[in-house]
Amino acid sequence: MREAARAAGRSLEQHIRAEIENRIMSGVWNPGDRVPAEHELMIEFGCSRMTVNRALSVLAEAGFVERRRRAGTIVARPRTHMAAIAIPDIGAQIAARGGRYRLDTQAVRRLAASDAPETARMPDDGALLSILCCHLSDDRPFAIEQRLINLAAVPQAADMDFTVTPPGTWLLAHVPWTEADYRIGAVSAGGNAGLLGVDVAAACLSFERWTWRAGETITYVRQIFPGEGFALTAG
Amino acid sequence: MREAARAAGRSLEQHIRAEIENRIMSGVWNPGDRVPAEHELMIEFGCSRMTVNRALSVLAEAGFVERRRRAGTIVARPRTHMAAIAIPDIGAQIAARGGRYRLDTQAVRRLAASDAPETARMPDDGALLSILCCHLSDDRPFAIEQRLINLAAVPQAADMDFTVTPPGTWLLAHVPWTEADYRIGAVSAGGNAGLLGVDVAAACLSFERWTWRAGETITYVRQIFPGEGFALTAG
DNA sequence: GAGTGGTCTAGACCACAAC
DNA sequence: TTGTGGTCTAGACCACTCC
Repeated sequence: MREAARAAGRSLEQHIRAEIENRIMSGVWNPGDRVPAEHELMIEFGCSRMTVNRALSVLAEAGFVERRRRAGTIVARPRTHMAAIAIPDIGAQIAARGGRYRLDTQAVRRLAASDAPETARMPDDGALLSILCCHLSDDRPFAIEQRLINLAAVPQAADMDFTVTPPGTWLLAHVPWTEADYRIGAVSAGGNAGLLGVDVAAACLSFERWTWRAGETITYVRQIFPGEGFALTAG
Repeated sequence: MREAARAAGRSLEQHIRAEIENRIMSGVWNPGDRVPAEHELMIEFGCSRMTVNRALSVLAEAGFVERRRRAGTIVARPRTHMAAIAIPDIGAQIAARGGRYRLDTQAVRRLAASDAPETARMPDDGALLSILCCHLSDDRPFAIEQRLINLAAVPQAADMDFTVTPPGTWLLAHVPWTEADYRIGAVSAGGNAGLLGVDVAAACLSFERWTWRAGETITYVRQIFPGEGFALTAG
């Protein structure tokens, strides 16, 4: 058993996990079915209990099985679909599509926090940096970005030239490991139609992100993508 | 050390993981910094190497650190934002918002696979079930759903009454543990304006999902949500 | 009370890559 | 050559919870 796993270039734990996942995904084991106890799988796979336990723990965390002491392990009933989306930097997105990226910054200005819209969830006082820019792919509008940066949390941002460096790219490199909330919706182009080069009524994807670190608000950003030619995908 | 962790109701491994995550998230350790070797952390936390190893392995999988034999463990440079979206059943979504769910099925018909649109990625031959329905919240349109079901993979679907049972709900219960691709975009209401009760030019969120199991196509679904009043959120 | 999973240990051997 | 992580073992004790 272990030899076969090794030959396939994966660890024994991965082998056990894949095997059980297969039995669930293929319908051999159905939701509600009992999964053999650890000591039984230990015999089936000829390994120690720790190894079986790790495999089952990972499957439980992924939502495939539910485990309860004494009651044992059962195949879970899926309740929702889960999708993990990776949201790359816009420049990287454009490069990945084979486009040539260009930044067109319309405005950079300081703002009192009290003047920020309520929906931005920025702090009550202090200074913010407000940036309006357009991301271009082969000189055609790809997305509009409206951004607020909390200067109390990121004072170095005041000295940056965001007509050259995209603010998102700079923030990712200089304020790493943040937490964030996302909101994805649909809106009409409206006042952004001119910059985006589309009709006022054109459907656009609105992407908002609120970012903080250690409890402190870092930035709020809203990006508007013309509906034709852009979509988020996930697996 | 362990006693403190236990008092907080978490395992020693979780304690170590949280501690290191804190040092990264708060900026004590920055991207590129060396993380102490396992045998050093073993001494700091007064535990065995296995426990430290599990904690670091989880952090590596989550993308917080990168580990290489001999070279050691370093704090990773985040490249993209990752967001996990939970996509619940529409009925559950409406109930969670305090609405009363109702299904309004417009059409259920059989279709030859060859007549399905290319974008649905359905099999080349065989029979499909095509369903057009509207999901209502408090009798107001919440979303339109266009669905194709591969009857070769899910023959029982032919006998279901999808004017009563929402097809998504039934499929989740009867064909559990599928794999899926997702696509989220923005479109104008267009021909769906009447059913949705919005203007033809209204911006709507388009949500598509292609589902398969064990290599076999199960279903394709496209849902259209009026842009005002609906958005996907993720953490 | 007994069977299940949750966690941890001390030690081992191996694989890899930097030196 | 050697320090690092990757993986596994055999055993232990504990915490649940069903009977």
